[in-house]
Amino acid sequence: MEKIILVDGNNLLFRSYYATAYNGNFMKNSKGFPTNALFGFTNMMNKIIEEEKPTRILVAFDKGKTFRHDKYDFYKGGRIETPEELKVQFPVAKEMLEYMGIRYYEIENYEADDIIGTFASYCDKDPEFVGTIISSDKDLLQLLSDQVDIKLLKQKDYIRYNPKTFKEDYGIEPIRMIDLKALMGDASDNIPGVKGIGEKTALKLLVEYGTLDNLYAHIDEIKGSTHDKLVSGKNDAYMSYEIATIVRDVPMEINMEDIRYREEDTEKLNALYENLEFYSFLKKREKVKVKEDITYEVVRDGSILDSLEDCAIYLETMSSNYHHTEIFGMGVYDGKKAYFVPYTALKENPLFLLQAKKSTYDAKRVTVALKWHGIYVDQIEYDTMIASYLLEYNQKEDIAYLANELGYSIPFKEELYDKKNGYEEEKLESACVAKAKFIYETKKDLLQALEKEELLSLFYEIEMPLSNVLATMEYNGIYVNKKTLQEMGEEIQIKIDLIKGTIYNYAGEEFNISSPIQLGEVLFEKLNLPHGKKGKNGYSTAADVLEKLKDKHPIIPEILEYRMLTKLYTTYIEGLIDMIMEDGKIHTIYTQTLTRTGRLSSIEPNLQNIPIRHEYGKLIRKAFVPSPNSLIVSSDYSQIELRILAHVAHIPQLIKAFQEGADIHSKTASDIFHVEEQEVTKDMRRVAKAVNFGIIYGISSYGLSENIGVSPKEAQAFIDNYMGTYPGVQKYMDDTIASAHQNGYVRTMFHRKRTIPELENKNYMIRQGAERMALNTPIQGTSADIIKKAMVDIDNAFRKEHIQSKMIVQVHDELVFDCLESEFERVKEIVIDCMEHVMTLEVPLKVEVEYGSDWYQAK
DNA sequence: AATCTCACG
DNA sequence: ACGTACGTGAGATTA
Repeated sequence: MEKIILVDGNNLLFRSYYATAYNGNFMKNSKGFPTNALFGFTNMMNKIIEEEKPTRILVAFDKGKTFRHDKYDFYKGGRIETPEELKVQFPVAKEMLEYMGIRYYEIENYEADDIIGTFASYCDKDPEFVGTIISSDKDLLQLLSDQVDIKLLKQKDYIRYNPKTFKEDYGIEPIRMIDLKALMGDASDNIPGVKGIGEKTALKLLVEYGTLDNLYAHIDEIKGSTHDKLVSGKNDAYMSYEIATIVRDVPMEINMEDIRYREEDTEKLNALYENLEFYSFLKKREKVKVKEDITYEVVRDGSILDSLEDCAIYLETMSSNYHHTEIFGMGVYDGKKAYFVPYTALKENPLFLLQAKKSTYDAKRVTVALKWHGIYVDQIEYDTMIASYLLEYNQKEDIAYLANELGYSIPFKEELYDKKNGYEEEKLESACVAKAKFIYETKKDLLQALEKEELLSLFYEIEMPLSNVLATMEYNGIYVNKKTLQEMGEEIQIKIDLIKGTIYNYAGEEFNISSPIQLGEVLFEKLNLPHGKKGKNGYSTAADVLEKLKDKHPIIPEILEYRMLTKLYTTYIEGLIDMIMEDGKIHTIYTQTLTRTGRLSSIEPNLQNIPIRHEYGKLIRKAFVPSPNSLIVSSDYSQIELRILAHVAHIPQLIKAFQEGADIHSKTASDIFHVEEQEVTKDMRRVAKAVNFGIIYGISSYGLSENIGVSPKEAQAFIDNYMGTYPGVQKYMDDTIASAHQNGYVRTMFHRKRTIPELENKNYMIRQGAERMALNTPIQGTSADIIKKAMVDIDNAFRKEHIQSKMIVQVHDELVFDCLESEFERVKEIVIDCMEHVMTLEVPLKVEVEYGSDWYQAK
């Protein structure tokens, strides 16, 4: 038996186009030719070849009706032209297929679907062949047979359907997909269907009556509004049936022989990739890249650089964690001349380049890595990584991604470091220099782009100085008492062993409790507990599912306990102990250029998710201790996100409540339940709190209902009530969404920008998600801006007053200090003052300070 | 390498 | 009718 692959080419190109296109702002090569659809397409084709290893493969395209507008350009507001930027990518895709050794085909007056349908029927007729169709179009499911299956592409991955799995999911035969479409229609395919009939109803009818014909033959048996809809929609239904039916006998001049997978023409393919600037595909092909030869001087004595005034530097570190890394050396470029400074030369002149203004890529890495080696840098005034982050460039840790996107041919990490042979010194040196040159040469353009986007002050006044503040925080680190953790670990071990026994006992067998699959089998098959929704790989055993089963079987609470304890042990006992360095401290790394909202993240280890919500886990914090004669001081913003909401949406009641220092959740409860504040019950407050959170997240009734355990209907009533009480919130949300749709992005109060391409996604669910992002980002992002600025201000104030206490941790709305006892009063004043007066809003910003002999006491 | 689960704001 | 809260990181299991 031979496997053939049938690819829906139009479908692939369209979906990769719309996945990445927004605002006319998408991937192009340096000549301005759009390449975004081709990029996804190339990726997908490579993946298909790799995963399926086909011997025969065909990519089908539409023709005649190729750009039938009604088929693809269906938007909620009406239809738009197929974008020119997409059209021009089609011929290139075909050219690429040719070089890849893959046959493509199109024929007048037929769609890609029909060509695929015809080849599928070849498979059905010839036991020699089995086919796999690749598309995201559910319409093609009608072609399923014993010989033909489908990889139905989803947003991230795919589902594989064969007739059996299809029937399990839909309850009907694959061929009835046509009848289904005839009834329910398909907006994206412009199939009307019967008005008022959706998937649920359509499926129910088909399960009962089998086919469309039979359904109408028994139309009298159907009662109610469904009956009326079916009767008045009969014409539409049969017309839809026609449209939905895929042709299976297209008169084609190609056959199975013509679609054999041939060898690729690597040379031509590479030339094309070069042209498109798809360097990541190129590199996989061991092709020598055209390399710019850079001449540079190897510096043995750092003092020759003392005359430089303005230069770019690139530091090559050997490990990704820069708290313990070897340093290879530094590339330097000042616009005229390039240098390479090997580690030994850096080490001999620890004060080199002191007076020059410097540009970097990842300033924090440079500063901290060098500091561990006793080498000092400052005066870094511009950083490419931060600039490109604010400008939302696709960027990774490896500068090569950004460089290649901006038209610089710079080798990727994988090209420089070979797993087997290590690296070649010379190559690495010249790459360092090339990177420095790239930093230097793109500075002007990126700054200009920042200015155009009104991001310059965010860049210069917040992110750049913050990078330096974070560098110091990371380098300072926090003391963690290993013994405290070890003792707690032993206690947890004992508890775990005990609980394990209990669980095995209830289960009647020993199994791996940490394996969701095995646990699912025990709970839902052996013990027959009511199973919730099943995911792709069986039943969910997540805590919220188990929580609902708590009273059904005594094994459940034990499993929850087990989960909690093993989490504590593996992540927070073992995990943290491993991260304690020789100085007795933990040194995290704050990722400054990762989150889409502007928050920081913390890695290796993550100090932003140390337990606090459960009393037992919170004990971990006892291990986090201050220096001698010092205290742990923690200051956190109270309700900062709700305050921001009250400000930006101008909600008089909320502003007043915050000014009066009220308990905001109780106030909300009193407002939405229409009772006096003294009469607010615990439960009312709990609901109000959930609603408040929901508002910040971009509320949906379903989400709220899941959270507080009521029906979506009741949740909707709470929301309606809330919006009625604070009409300004509704208006704010409407306005934000409208402007997000219009611009394609949202901004924070400090102008930080987040583009949300999903706002234009054809999938309703994804669009809804995008709108929630649009609602949440200005709030979460402004809060991030505020604390970042506060950190910079505190750092300046500490410097000015020669405070020795140190800022050591940031947890989104909280700052933690290692504070000398003698400085406590002053530190407290400075911190509160800086944090509360970062900016003036219509509501006061409130900060609460706590302190103690460890992080547990300070909370 | 992807998925599930769970820790935090 | 759809299938959901926003933003993260890490460890264990499984494919």
